[in-house]
Amino acid sequence: MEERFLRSYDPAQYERPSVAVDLLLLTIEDGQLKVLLERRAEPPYEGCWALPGVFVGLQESLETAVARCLSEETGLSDIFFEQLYTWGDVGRDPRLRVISVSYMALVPAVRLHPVAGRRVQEVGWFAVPEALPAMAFDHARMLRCAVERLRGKVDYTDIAFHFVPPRFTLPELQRVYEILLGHELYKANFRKKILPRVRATEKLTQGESHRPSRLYEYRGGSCEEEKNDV
Amino acid sequence: MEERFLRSYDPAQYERPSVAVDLLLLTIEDGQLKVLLERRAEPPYEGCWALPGVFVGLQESLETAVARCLSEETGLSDIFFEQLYTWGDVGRDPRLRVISVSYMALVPAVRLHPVAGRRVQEVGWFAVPEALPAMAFDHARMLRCAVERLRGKVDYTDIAFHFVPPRFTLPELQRVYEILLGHELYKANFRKKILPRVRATEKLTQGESHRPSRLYEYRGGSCEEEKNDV
DNA sequence: TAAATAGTGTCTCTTAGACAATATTAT
DNA sequence: ATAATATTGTCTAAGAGACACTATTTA
Repeated sequence: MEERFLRSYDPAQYERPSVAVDLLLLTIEDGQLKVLLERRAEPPYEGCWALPGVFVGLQESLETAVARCLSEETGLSDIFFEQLYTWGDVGRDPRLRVISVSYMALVPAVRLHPVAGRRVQEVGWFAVPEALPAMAFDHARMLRCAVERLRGKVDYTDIAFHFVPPRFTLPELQRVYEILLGHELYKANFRKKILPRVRATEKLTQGESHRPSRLYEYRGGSCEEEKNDV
Repeated sequence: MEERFLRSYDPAQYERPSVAVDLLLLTIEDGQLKVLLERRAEPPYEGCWALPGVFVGLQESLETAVARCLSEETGLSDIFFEQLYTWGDVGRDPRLRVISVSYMALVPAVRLHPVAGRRVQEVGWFAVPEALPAMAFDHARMLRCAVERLRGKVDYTDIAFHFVPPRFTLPELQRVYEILLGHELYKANFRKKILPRVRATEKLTQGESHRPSRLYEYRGGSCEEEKNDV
C-alpha cells in the first residue's frame, strides 16, 4: 500500500539505482568463440577482467548507450546486438547499487582487424570458455548466460549469420555453426538446411590449392532481427 | 573517452533514471488467456488501464520487487515468474525517465478465486487479445511481447504447466496448450508427447456424466525453472 | 595424376501428424 | 443401451541423420 502511494505520488524524489549496459561482444576467430574483455585499472576487482559497459545517461535510450559502447570498443556503428537479461542483485557491485542490462553483440572477425577502438585500457579477446581469465562482478555469469542463449538460438534462428561477412562460403558458415554448437555437422545435411536461406552469387573463392567454394549472401528477412544501425 | 572517465570516476554523482518492474500477470480462465490490468486514477493516461508495477527500492533486488508486486495483486507469494525484457526509451513515461524491467507471471486460475489482493484501485482480468482496453505507456507493446514469448516457449519448454494446479488431467492440460498455441491438437499425439513429463496418480476425477479422467502431477526437474518462492 | 576440399544423391530411422477403435463413467 | 468424454493403437508423411559418391581446383 505504501509503495502504491509512493509510486503514484512522486517517485522522482526517492533514491535511485544507477543503470548500466554491459556488453557481450562476441566473434569467431581461429576456430573459437571469443569475447572482448577489459582489464580493470582500479578497485573493486583491480586487475580483473570485465565486460565493457557504460552508464546509461538520463537522456539516452538503452540502445543508444549500447551503440556508444560498441563504437568506443570497435570504432564500428552497425554491429548487430540484442538484449539478453537485466541483472539487479543488490550487492553485485560493492561500491553502489547498479542495475545492469546486458546485451550480446556479434561481429565477424574480419571487421575487427584494424583494431580501431579508441580504448585507453588494456583489452583482449578471450576464447570461450577455454581461455577465460578471472572476471569482475557477476560478469562470468553474464557470459555463461549469453553463450547459453546464443547456443540455444543457433538451430531455430539465423543468428549465426552475424558471425560471417556479407559474402561467405557454405563451408565457412558450417564451421561457425559447428563452433557454436560444439560438434561437427554433415555437409550434405547442413547445405540442405541452409540453402533456402541464402542466395548464390556468381563468385568463387580463389587462390587455394583445391576446388574453390561458391560465395553466398544471406537471403535475409526471414527470422532474425537486422543490424542495429545507428 | 569522457564516459570512460565518468564511469570509473564517480557515476554516483550523476542523475539517474528511475527503475521499475512491470508485471504481465497471466492466467487461463473460461478458455481464454487473460491479463491483469489496473485502471489509472491520475495523469498521465488517466482512466487508461496499465500493467501493475512498482519502483525498485535501493535495497531490494528486481525479484524482490516483483514478489512484492505479486503479493499486492494476488495475496500469493509463490507464483512462477520470469524476466522478459527491459524497456528504456527516453520518452516512454512523459513524467520522468523510467527504465522498466518487465516480468511475466503465470498462475492457475483456481488460485485466484478468493481474490485476496489488497488493491485500492480498480483491477480487472482481460482476455488477450480479444478484450483489451486502451492501455497506458508502452504497456500494450509489452503485452504483445510477453504473449509472443509465451507462445514461443510452449512447444520447447514445460511453461504451460504453470497454468494448471499441481494435480491436473491431461484433457485439462491439453486445453491449456490449445489456447496458448491457438489451434487444436490431437489427443493421441498430445499424450504421447506429455506422458514422459508427468507422473500418474491413483486418483480420478468424479461427478461428471462420462468417463472420469486420471489426475497427473508434473514430473518436474526437466526443462523449466521452478516457482519463484519468497 | 595426386591431394585436398567442394558439392550431390540416397538410404534409414525417428517422430510429428492424422485417424480409427476401444474403454469407462452417469443417466 | 446411450451419450459423452477418456484413452490407446496404428498408419503415413516429412524431416533429421548418416554415408557414399562425384566434381573441381592447384601442385
